[in-house]
Amino acid sequence: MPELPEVETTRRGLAPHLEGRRVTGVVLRRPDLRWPIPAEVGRDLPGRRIEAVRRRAKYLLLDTDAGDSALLHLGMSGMLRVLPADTPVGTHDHVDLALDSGRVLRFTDPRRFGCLLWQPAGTTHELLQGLGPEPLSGDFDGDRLYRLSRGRSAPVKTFLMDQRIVVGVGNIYAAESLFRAGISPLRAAGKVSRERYVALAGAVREILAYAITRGGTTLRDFLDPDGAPGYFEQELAVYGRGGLPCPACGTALREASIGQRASVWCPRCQR
DNA sequence: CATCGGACCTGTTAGC
DNA sequence: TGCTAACAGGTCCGAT
Repeated sequence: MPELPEVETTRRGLAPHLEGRRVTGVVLRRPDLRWPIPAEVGRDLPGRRIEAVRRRAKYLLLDTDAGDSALLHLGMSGMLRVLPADTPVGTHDHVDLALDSGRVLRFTDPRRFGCLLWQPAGTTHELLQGLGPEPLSGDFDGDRLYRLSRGRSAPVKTFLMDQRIVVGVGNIYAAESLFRAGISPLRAAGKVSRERYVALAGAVREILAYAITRGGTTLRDFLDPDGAPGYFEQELAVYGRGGLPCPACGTALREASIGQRASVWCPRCQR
């Protein structure tokens, strides 16, 4: 489900419900997510006040008044919603954080590829180290892509989805960005010119920023914390449209697996 | 180091 | 209609 726009949509939906609220209790129904939920979540979080809800890459951080943070990743199927405390619990509702507002923050994740971890005060969690720049920040540009790609033989799509290069770009937005920039996803990263990487960086930035304004992409089940779907799906140019006509030139869109991920592109517009 | 394949887990959909 | 296989928005890990 979640790439940067969906995680950012989640963050924006959560913030007004969480910031300034105190956690009054934690219910762990299934601690065996991608990694076990550490004891601190159940032991230390109750009583803390949440000061900020932040996003780094596809991770969310709930910063507390003690300086520590709960660190969340939604994996492929994770969802966070703020619900009335008496909302019936479903099969995949793994964690509740009860709030002093009387509501609960509920973490739901059928596939359990997501995680809920703990970042002690004054530390940066290991998973957050080594990440590339935020694509919507000034640290990300075509020159960086050009420099880091020299000598690389992997497909440019795989390169773009590497979170050490730039964060937040997953399978949907990689496909859309490459289409907008006119670059074939199969091209070796090391053989894309500086000029074309400048176009790609611009495309990534524009598409992610726009997708956020649409509330992200809902393919099957993404909902923001208030239960609303995203509307960017209606504007996808290539993702999920293999065999259909290219929106720019009408050529049938090609579909193939690249780096184990389904990929779609226009063989005429993208070289 | 870079790259590739496999693994994690469940639900939905395509195909026979 | 029913069963089975393939596939899904992510990313870590080990082998090469």
